[in-house]
Amino acid sequence: MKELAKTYDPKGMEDRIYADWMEKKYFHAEVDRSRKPFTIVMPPPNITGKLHMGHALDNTLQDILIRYKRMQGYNALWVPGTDHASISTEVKVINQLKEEGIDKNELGREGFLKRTWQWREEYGHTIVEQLKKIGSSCDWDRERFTMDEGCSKAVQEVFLKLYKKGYIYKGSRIINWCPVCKTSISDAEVEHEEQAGHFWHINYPIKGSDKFVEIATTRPETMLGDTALAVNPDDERYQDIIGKTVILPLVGREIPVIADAYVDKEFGTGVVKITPAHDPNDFEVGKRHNLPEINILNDDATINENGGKYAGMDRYEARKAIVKELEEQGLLVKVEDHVHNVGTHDRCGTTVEPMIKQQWFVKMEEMAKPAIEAVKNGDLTFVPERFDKIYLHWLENIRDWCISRQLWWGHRIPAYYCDDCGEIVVDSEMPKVCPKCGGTHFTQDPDTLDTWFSSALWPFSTLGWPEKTEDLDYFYPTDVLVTGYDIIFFWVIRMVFSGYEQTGKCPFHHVLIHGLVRDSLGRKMSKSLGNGIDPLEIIDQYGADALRFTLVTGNAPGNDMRFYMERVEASRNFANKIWNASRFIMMNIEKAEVPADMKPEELTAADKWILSKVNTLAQDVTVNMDKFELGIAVQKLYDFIWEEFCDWYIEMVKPRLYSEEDKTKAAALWTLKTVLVNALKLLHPYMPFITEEIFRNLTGEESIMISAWPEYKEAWSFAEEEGSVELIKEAVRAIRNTRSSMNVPPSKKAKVYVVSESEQVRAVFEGSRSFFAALAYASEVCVQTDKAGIGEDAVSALIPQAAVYMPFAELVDLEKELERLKKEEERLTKELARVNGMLNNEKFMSKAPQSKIDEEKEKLAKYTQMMAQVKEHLAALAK
RNA sequence: GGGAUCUUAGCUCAGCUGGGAGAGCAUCUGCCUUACAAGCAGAGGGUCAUAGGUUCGAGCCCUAUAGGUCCCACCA
Repeated sequence: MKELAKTYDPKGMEDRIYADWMEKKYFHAEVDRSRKPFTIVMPPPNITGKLHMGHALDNTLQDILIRYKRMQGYNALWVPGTDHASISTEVKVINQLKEEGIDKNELGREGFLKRTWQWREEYGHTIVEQLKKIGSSCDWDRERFTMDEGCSKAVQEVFLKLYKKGYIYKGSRIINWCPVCKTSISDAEVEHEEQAGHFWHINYPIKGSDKFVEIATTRPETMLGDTALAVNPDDERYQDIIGKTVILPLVGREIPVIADAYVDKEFGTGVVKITPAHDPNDFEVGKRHNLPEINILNDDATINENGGKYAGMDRYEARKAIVKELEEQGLLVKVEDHVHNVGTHDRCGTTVEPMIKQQWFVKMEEMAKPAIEAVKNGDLTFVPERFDKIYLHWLENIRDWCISRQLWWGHRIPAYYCDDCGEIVVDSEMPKVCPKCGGTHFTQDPDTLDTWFSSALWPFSTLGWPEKTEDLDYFYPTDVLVTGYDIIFFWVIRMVFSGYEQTGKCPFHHVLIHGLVRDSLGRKMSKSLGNGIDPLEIIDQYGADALRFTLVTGNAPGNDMRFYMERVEASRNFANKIWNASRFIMMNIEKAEVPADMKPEELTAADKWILSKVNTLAQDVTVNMDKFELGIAVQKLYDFIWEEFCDWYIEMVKPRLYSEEDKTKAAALWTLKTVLVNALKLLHPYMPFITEEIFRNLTGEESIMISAWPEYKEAWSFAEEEGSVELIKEAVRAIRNTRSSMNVPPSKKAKVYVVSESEQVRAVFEGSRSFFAALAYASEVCVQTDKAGIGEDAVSALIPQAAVYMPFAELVDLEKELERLKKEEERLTKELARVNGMLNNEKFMSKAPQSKIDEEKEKLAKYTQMMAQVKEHLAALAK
């Protein structure tokens, strides 16, 4: 056995241990039919990413689960990897090129892609290395990338299959367009934010009349694309204008007034300008009424040639110019302040412009069905459950998924157009001959797929799909998916329906959802606020164990948490506590022989007590972890290790260790070691490094991470000893309390009398005399049946089943003692009233479970006995 | 507009199937007791947002109200 360093210092130690784990291939898993698999796939971080607290939390949770299951004997596999993050990466590389004065188009598609692969080689592994720093025990031999060969093959396979099935189609639809990124984006990528804007009321002249129709709009520039006005068919105010023609101001186009139920009579003026090309609702209205669609915008959101003299202006410039001109023409009725929802691109914050474009879509209706069913029939569960509703609501209202992106970095759409006739051929490679016209020249669709298209396949593409691999057969479906609630729509849902569609199975059984890590003020950590805390700095300063512990403590699934230094310090202090306790134990073990095994009869009550405690702890922690209640489990570990083990048990055994002749010393050493080892194992998933370091030095065994998870043992259940030690603890607490209230310093020892008529109680105190004396600062402990030899001025300490006295007359403040006893009497009176109230309640007696009734009866006996003591003491004082 | 969630000690949060309110930090009082001052021993501090209801019993279940946060939604 090696000695531990004098102070806990995670620096160096953690890297050393991690390197050793890697070398020994502990994280690696292979198909092994003799064991049950347990699989997690890591949400692949973006190659553009730097480790932030969200990653740290997400990976800590996964690592806890995987280490736990591994110790339980499962063949645990955690598949890591990274995501190509099409748009983020493309923007990064474009910016890099910009610094060199190069435009992406100059480079051309191939040149750009070459450059991006280089970028990926250079920077794409940063995050992977950072994940190792927090102790992630994933199988790095299986690291994948969404654009590696296998994943790309899976993407192509899925595209072809869905196309053939008619689930992927190309169509001209109104989509969300980002004028800055110059690409279409899906509905999920649009963030709605409330913005203060205006409501412009504009008069449209009615043709052949001197009358006007007043409309209200928040985007006056879109009037350039108006092709109708609409009113509600039931609106009495406007019956006379339905079917009439109005002249579109500034443009002069004649457009009809139509009736459509979409129009809300109560809102605005009750008349809506219809711009089918730039508003999703208007698009629908336009379809219903066969209205022309006039696109007025270029891809960068400047006005195009359809905007006449406004062509070339930016959309907001045009808005100003149009409003000004309307005002000059007297057509602007009024301008109201108006708060409305504006769609923005979640990546760059640019206001999204709805536009009609040819894009590729995934038809969702059919594929959503099994995904909905999965949650309804319990094949898929969310932790916590409330996310069921969010998931179902999204799926039940799902719209077709726009998957084409006008980007270069990503999986290129495997669609080819015949140069001669334009026929679309979807195939794994460029076709030779056009099936329609026999043409031989083709051009591939320039678009790439939404990044999430490939990550949707992640749980099975990483295991070899579409090949029928052993891995896939054995490790799939995976067990748990751990992720934040912010990507349920983007990712979780898409994995579920993709899993069902491609593999016929739900890709995982449970989804453990966690919240956001916020700053100490509860704000989201963000680059712009500069309030992000770097996990690597925390690791450097306090260690990965402390960081991990902080991230799981005091948090329930799905809830956000606040991160602040005081909490990290508390975690580090806990690590330090374990370190020192272990050091103490090892120091003592060194000096003596520790038996390999112990018979129960060789153990003292204290030994049995702590053994029994760690035994139930193992049971409790296991139950909590199986329910994903990691925060609760870790709290129990903390309480047990710090309070029960360190503050009580270690203090209890000290007299035995320090005594030369104590015959139970070996038992104490054995118990110390056994309990510590079990506690370390239970804690290992949470704090892998410190537990490993201590475990190896303490036991000389190879590694804690491949040791067996502690299980509840009937042989370690000692109810009686638990009871007696708890009684002594109560006595110790009572004595300390009494001493403290009278300001007696610990150095002032006092004789302690324990008086009880119960032989059993006396035996308990006799049996634990050595540590009872030490913990109660007693110079001597006298256990007796009556008050013989105890002076009237002795101070009492109150416990059930016995009376405790300490004679230190010169220190006693009678007033204080009286006050203390009065307070105690008051408390007991209340307790007795409560217990009696329950026990005298017929309904309680008839309806409450017997165990509860018995419990209350016991309490009644206990309080009655204590009350008698108080009365006696008070009577004595009165003299 | 719909939905979710929160409101518990000065602060940040736990509280698992309803059965006498917990932790960390902060505060106060003693202690350098041979593992640990990153520590030890004690103490104070809560009408569990409000109002009803169900129940023998409610922080927990139900209803309503107030305030906060978040998500979804096409009101121009």
